[in-house]
Amino acid sequence: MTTQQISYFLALADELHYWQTSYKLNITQSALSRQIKALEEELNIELFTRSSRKVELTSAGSFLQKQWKPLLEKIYSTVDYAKKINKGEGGTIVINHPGSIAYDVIPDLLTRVSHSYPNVKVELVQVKGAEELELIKNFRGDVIYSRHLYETDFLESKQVNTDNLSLVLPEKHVIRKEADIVRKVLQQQRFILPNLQPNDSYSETILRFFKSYKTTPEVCFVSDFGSTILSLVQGGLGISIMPHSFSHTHHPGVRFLPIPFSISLYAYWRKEEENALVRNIVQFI
Amino acid sequence: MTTQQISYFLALADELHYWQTSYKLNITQSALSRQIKALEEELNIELFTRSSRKVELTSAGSFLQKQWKPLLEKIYSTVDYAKKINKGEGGTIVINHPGSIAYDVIPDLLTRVSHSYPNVKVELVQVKGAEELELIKNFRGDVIYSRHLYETDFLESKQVNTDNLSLVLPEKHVIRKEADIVRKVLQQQRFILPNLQPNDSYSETILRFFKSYKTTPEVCFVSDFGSTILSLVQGGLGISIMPHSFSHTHHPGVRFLPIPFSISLYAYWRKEEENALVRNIVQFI
DNA sequence: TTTGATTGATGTGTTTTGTGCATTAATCAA
DNA sequence: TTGATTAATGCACAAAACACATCAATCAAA
Repeated sequence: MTTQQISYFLALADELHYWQTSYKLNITQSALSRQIKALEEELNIELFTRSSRKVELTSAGSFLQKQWKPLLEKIYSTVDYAKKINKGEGGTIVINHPGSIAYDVIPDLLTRVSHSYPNVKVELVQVKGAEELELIKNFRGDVIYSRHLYETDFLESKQVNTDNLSLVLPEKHVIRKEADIVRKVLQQQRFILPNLQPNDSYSETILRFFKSYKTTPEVCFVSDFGSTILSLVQGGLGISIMPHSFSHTHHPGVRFLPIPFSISLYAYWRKEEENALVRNIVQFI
Repeated sequence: MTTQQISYFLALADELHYWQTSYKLNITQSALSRQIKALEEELNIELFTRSSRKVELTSAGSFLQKQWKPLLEKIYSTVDYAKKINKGEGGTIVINHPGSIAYDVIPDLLTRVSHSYPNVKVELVQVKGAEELELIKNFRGDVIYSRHLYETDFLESKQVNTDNLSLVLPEKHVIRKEADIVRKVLQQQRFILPNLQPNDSYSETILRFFKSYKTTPEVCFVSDFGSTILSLVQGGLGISIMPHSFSHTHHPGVRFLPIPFSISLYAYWRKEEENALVRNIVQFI
């Protein structure tokens, strides 16, 4: 059983067509046909039922398709990570973070990293929700900053900071101070907010704010990119809610008015990390 | 990359000795040496540092050893399970259960199973704690009876029953009725109990019983086998606490005195089970 | 220092396996 | 009935894997 055979199998299980699959895999139909047959014979399992016109997965084949797809991905990702370990300190580390900390926490960290490890390449990615956990589980990411509090047994974590939320307003907006924030005024506003998702602490905190005024926001634009939101607010297209730390960007024509809601930021990394570089960089968090 | 190469690698990573490893794998030292080298070249990772006298894992090699061991095991276990699915209804299903239900729940289930599926082979196993979950995750077990309440997203569950605990006493023991159970008497007793483990509901319930009398048991014998415990109690070597359903065994010379503590029994099986036989048998639970 | 034993690497020839090309047999649609 | 499509297969060749034998490096004992 080879990883090649497994990926051939997965490809055919997707396409259910020998010629088409073999074309995509850059091999001949004959080679594919034989490899599948070899796999079936080695495992002593019928994977496909095939007539000269139709290819279908057997139930055992369908089971293996579902099981092997993530397994093969995991094998490859461990290999990639082992390569990184093998190369040593000149390697790359992958940091996932919410856009909102791109202006303070991340530059801070990167400054320290590049000072101590000038040759290290840092890759920044922004995924969210369940995908962040997949990222660090599959060794595709090394450090994760998240607003969400995870309780797992394979990660170590540290609370990095707690940040106030602020209303983000155009310079000349009618809301001037906290006392101006009342139900009636909020209901007249149009909001530019990030994608609000269930089970996401950040989203939930924002919703708690509106709930405290017994209202729901009228959302006119949705964006997950801080700078986009700031520009839209500046253009008078609506108001927003963002972590107060965004005010450090000094975006012109925009005011930040703190509200009594705050969100925490956590950093996560793998327990018993094998990559010495990652272990060292975690020290800087 | 072949599964064979991976298992060669894992074997060598354990032994750190080419000749010894090749002997265990029933191949020549030359074949092993070349396969490892081929793997290293394909992945472009140094797995071992070797002189003509010493073999050692590199840090990348050590990482892959830890990662690949469970992955390879999972690949094999999925294959085994696919074979079962492939064979269909004449297959085997594996049921894990605590010994305490061997006298009522299990025979009940087996009667119904063998009536409807006379050709099905049922394998009964008894593991406990975290191993139960591994069993069903790796497709090495199909149905699990457990006293423990698991909250997972890949299992379905059903509460099967709730069973009273009983003090198990020799026929002529001084404790005759519930009112006789007092702190002073309990402290004089020697107990025969199963292995009490943290995070195990059954153990915790037993400990709650003693706590309610502000005492801790003096344990003289430890056994996880119900019939052993019963015989020891009968022999006057101590008293015990067991699920009341054990009284159905009608072990002579032993009395069961119910106490107001109960434990629930849950059955678990995989969500979206692929094996039709298992799906059918779950109906009987 | 010398010698012998041990260990991993490697050269060689043979066997096994994988692949492409061409062809065949089965099926479907016109 | 005919032509097109599709998976299987015979064949030849190339690549890979293997056992055997040998080599070079290392270590321990004499």
